[in-house]
Amino acid sequence: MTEHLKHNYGYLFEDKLLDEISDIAVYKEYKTNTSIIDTNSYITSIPLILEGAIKILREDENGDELVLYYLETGDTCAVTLSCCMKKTKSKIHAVCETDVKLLMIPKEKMVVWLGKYQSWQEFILQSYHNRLEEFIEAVDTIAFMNMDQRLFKYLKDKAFVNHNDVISVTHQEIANDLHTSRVVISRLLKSLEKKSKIKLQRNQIRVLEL
DNA sequence: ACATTAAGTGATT
DNA sequence: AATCACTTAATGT
Repeated sequence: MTEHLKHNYGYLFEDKLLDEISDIAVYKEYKTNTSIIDTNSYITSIPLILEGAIKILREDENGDELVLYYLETGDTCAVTLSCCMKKTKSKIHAVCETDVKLLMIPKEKMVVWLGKYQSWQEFILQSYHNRLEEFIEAVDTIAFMNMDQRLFKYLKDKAFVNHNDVISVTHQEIANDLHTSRVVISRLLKSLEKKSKIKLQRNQIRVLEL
């Protein structure tokens, strides 16, 4: 675990902080599609992702969802930070896009480290910045892009975080992630295939233009 | 061979 | 772009 930590965060944090992290953090592994954080749950620790990708979704009162962005190796989640600081309920839902390995840092330590280590402070601020940028990108996508553009962006993003241009999903699952209907997705996928941007198979889509 | 699930399509709003 | 109603294709048992 220490090796894993150093590999991903060694260039960011000083040795003393790395030691503290490996002393205190709780190592966890999750399988693809398991839920890490549920909407309305309370959070008491923040994650440092060692491996894999996590899909962040917004959920309405009916349980309908919409993908906002992905967290990857080397990321943490600023929403989680503010959430556990203020003891408010989570406003998002986090699901493993791939198998995930991560470290959970208890919020008490995370606060102490803010004062103790400049590298930690910078890391947290940078993370806030990254999350905001991604959030704005998500808003732009939803507000300004047509469904066909959103779909293609979704496929590219998914291929990217999975490090694989072959995506294993059903049309229905895509429809859920983009908050639309399966029929719409099937039709748009067909037209993307006609434009030679993707190749369709049952339960699989190969993205050709990355 | 049959049932189930995924995907394709025309018509309508 | 959403919904309905239906068809066709692929897959599991």
